[in-house]
Amino acid sequence: MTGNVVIGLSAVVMGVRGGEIATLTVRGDGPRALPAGPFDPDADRTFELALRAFVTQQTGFELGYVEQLYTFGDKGRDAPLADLGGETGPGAARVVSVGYLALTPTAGEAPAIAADWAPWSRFFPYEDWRRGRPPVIDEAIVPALLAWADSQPERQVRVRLLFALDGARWNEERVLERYELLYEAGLAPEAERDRARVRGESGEALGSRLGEPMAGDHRRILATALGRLRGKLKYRPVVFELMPATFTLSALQRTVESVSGVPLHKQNFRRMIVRTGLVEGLGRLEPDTGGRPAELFRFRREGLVSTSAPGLSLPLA
Amino acid sequence: MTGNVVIGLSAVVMGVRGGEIATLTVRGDGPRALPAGPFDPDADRTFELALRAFVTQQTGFELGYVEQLYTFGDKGRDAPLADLGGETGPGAARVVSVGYLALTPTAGEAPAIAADWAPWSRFFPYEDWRRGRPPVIDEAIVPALLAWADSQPERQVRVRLLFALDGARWNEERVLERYELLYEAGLAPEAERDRARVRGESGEALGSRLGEPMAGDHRRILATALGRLRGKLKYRPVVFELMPATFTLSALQRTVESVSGVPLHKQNFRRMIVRTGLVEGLGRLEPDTGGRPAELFRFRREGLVSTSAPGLSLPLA
DNA sequence: TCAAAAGTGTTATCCTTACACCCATGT
DNA sequence: ACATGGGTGTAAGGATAACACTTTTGA
Repeated sequence: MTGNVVIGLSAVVMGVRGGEIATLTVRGDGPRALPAGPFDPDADRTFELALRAFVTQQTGFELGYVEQLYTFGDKGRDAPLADLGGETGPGAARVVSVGYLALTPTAGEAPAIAADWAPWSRFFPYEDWRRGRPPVIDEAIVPALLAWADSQPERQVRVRLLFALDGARWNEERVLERYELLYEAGLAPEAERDRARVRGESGEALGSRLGEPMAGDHRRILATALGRLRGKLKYRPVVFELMPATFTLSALQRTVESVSGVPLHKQNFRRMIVRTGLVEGLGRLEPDTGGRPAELFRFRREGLVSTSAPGLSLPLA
Repeated sequence: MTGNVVIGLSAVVMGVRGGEIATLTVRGDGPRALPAGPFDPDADRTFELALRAFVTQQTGFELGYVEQLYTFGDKGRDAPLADLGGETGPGAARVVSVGYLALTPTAGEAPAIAADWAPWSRFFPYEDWRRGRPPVIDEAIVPALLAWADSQPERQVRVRLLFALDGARWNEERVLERYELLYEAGLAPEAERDRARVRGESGEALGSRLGEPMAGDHRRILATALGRLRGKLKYRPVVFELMPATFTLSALQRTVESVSGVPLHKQNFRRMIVRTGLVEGLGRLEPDTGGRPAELFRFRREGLVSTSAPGLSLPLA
């Protein structure tokens, strides 16, 4: 007879709060966690319905756009429901976690019940290149990773590629690979916890500068979500799921920049947006800009049926 | 106490056989099935390891490139292991299926054990646009779907968009959405089976022209795989996972066409390939072309580290 | 000699990128 | 007046798509 399996559902709920993209987290005794809950095979008809129900229950939020991310089943990577499923010893239920990405345009407004919004940069500070290459990369991450790589060429190549050394371009989509590299190298506090032994120096000392840890494998799920969203931006008009009904083009640009973590070229961004026809000017103006009032736009949802519904390109500054 | 969950793993193994892309299927009493097996929470450390093991065991094949596709958990959609997990009545284990995509360059050569290769066009004949718009679409699919859509605008829009009516462009990536539309409309034999009741006329009569059904939800997983692969071609150099060590540019083009199901422009395809630098001419010639001998090329795996590893565009003929 | 497939050249067009500049408001 | 952010024009370079054309083999 085979052992038992428990399926845990976790949601990365993203929304804009004060111009910054943030993710919904719940706070307990330990580190922050994503909204998560068990899947009940008797009661729940689909994963997505179960997810929507418990996110609303835990955080007071109604989800809009929802997309499945990945199913994590590795033994030894602390699963998000480990605390719900009992002890992690032999004979305990195996926890498989299905991660979801959800987008909501209402982030700023409604107050969450037992949750609050945390910008993703808290968990991945090195992923924010909007004001140039983050110093922490060359001051802390790269030296530690190269020490770990020792003189193994395969490891060195990964470090150079993922952290844009020697002229390699920063690829903002590879969030998960970077996190996994840090995890493998023991630079994520989660790695030590999962191995249930202390590594000492580097991990603990650097911990905070490399991003706040999360419960279970939640930071891994968050990395998956951020990478997926950064990629999807470029070929599907998903940004608009994060925007209010009307918005200025600058607000749209700030949202895209906040998600992708790179600075964009203002003029070309505008041109690109209007050329796609995804957006419609309303003639009305938004006065509180600090300068000249900006025109308000809305997303042309209908327009998508006729076109091939493309995404956005990222015209780098 | 909650009910039990069983996790089933299914693999869509794709390879080129005689110039056509095909998928590995196993034959039993009923309809064809994908290689599939249960996940043992006690013995299996990761999904991927378990998958590689039982695919080799069932089909004699070693997998190369492997990627997780999606996890299906809907109640009522016949799960692939329903026959392994006992009856589908109340109290039976809930089956959740995790689908994987695997690519192999050795499709043509090694003989499979209890499996054989089937071109995907058997299961999705309307997805092959290489010789123009398939007649079955306008002769059978569209009339049946519009009848089903009745006069519901939302359904009509889906039909028109997905099957390229009224000037909408055929989007070859949306394989899953098209299959799901046919399923919803009762035009896939699987839909009747899942409802355990007979629909009569349309479904049965059209069945074969709209593609051979598969066991469980395997055709859904295959549709997911084909759509994912068609999309991935455009932004990652995955075609080369399907090619032998050396190949001609025509063979490469035929493979891309076979996967994406659309005809490509020969001259521009060649130019695009060489421009990316993904490929290196060997100076040697392949004589058996039927015409002028063609130069042999190889994939520059090394080249990927320096570049941003792009995919291919699809220059339509 | 002809069919079949490989391979080259050229051009119009579109998109991207970059640069320079003007406009409308608040202080 | 001037700082701040909104918004427009234009031109170079590269990629795409479409065209016509030459080359090398086997039958």
